[in-house]
Amino acid sequence: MPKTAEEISIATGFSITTIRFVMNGQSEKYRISASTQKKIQDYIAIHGYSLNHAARSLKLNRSDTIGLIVPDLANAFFSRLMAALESLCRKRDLLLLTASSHEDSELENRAVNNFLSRRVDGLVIAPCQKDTLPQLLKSKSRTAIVMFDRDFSPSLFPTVTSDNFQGGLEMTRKMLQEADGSFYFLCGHAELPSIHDRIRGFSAACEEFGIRESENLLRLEAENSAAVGRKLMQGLIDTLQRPPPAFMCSSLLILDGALQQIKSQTGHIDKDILIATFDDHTMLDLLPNRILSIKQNEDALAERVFERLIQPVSERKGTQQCDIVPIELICRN
Amino acid sequence: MPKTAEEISIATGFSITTIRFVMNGQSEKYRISASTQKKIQDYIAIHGYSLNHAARSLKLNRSDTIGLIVPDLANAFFSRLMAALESLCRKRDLLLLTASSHEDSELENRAVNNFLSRRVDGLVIAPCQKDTLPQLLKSKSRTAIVMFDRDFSPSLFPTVTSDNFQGGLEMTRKMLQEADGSFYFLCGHAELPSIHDRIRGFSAACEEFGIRESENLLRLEAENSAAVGRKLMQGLIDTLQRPPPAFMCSSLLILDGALQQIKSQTGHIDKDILIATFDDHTMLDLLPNRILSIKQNEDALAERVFERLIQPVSERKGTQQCDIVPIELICRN
DNA sequence: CTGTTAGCGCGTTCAG
DNA sequence: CTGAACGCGCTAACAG
Repeated sequence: MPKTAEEISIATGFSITTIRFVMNGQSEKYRISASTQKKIQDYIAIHGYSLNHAARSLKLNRSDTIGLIVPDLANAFFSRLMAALESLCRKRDLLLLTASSHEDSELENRAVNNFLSRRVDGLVIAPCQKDTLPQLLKSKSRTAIVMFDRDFSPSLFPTVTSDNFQGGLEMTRKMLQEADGSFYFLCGHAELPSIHDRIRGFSAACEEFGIRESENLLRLEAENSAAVGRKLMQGLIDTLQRPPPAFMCSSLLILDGALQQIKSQTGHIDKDILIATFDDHTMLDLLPNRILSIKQNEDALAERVFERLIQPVSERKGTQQCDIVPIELICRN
Repeated sequence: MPKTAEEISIATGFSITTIRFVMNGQSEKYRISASTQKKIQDYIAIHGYSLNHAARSLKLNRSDTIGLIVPDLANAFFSRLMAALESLCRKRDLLLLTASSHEDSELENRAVNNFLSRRVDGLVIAPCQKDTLPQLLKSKSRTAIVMFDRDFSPSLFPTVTSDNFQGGLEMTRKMLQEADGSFYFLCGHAELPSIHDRIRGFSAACEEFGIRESENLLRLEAENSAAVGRKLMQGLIDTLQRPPPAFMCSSLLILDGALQQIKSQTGHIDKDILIATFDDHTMLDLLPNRILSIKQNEDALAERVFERLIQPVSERKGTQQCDIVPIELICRN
């Protein structure tokens, strides 16, 4: 397969310029005869041609790529978002570059530099830090930058997030309507803006119902993991001397750990326990319990992110810097 | 932030050549004095420098990227594999490019061409076709190519897959030991090599136990989806006039659909139903039922894939072309 | 229709 | 230490 226009030129006998005009669809403009057009196109159709994107990038100062940095590529929420974003990119002939920060500032910075070095046309980040990043991004590049999922203030960049506050509010209200007695909120990685907003919604709902949240709200600062979920539930069971009749979790990982803990300490999961969790998963269908969950709309998030990316520079400052995407409360059983 | 060596040259007063020698660690070789080295390095430390990767690529004919094409980026198996592969790439300063084929040959071909055009150093594909691809890849490029997950024969390229046969064999054996009466295998996308191998394992185990598989094995050619799972289970319930006491699924999606169907037709999922499925998910913890599952080792798969990628061309032909990675049978409750 | 020219930024070599 | 030069392959403008 020829890899340069010159090779085709030599093989077909036409000049490099003519080859280029035909390849770049400028045949009309330069009045290339139909017969030579056909000869050249036939040659390419048979032998193929692989344009060298690096050379094109260098010349045009444009890479036709979008960079995406998320904490964990294997996380279902992020991978769904990535898939949605990739589809949008493909429609515009952009390629998506991905990197995982593993919640590590150092890795995140390296990924940012790498992407900047590759002159991505846009950069999408679910940041794991609030400090280092802004410094780094002062490098006034042409690159459009959008943050998502986590709105570390002050937001120097356009940001797209789910309506975590509304999620917390609605789910907690529903919970309070349905729970017989007290209920509990198991919370991991509480310092995260997204989690913080969920907690705010929770608090607001508690206030509406005249409940003192301090008795119910449990937090754990450290991280978002099943281990944390187990630990939180263990503490709860120790206090109550039995599993809670109703509880909420800040994420699926926490829920997973919490349920594992109930199972391992009591041997089973009582089907009368009322469960609520942020993030949704089809596998929640499998549980017999009443389950409330908050589903984020990854497609809508990706669309908003993409709109911001391709938004002309001139419009950047005038409009709202933060997009809030609606969530959906799902009730099972 | 300076973006060219020339800018640094102008700012520091040293020649471009000197700047380059220092940046590329050839100070010793060309005996650059320690003081100028320090001045230049300090300047870069303060102001930064963003190397233009396109120019480098063009010059070195190397992109420092690996391309990954999978049917669905949002699928948990593929996203875990992607995450593992990304980690391996980062260790070698390679960037992972990703694309989703959505099980569409046309999209797959486009993605391949796109990656070839970007001169990826390696290309990893979970192919959705057996025909078009080999033709396309005859373009004898320098790019290392590895297939994974699906071994469409004849395998023209090194391939890495899980031991699906063994998985089918072990899980079916266990099932036959534990199932009281008959059991059923709900199977989607049966023409896929991976699924085919699972079925072969299933058949082999049936034979060991002297069971005529035709009575048990159910297939549906079309696709792998929850809808197919529902449909298959509906057919089964219609036949038996009740949910099966034991069944196996070819994937989590099929299982999800099957369980949804049981729930919608009978109102609940009997905890005495013995369930088996390919692919594992922590959420299976949540079910009270006895569950067998086959867990693929994404990390090991990624490592094997990566080894093949960086394997010197000279060794390509001599060694085994197909790596089979062990699976793990997991039993819950 | 064709040929020429310039330049994108980097890596490298060669002659000072 | 420095300056000059080349070439990677492509785009784009200009002169025939």
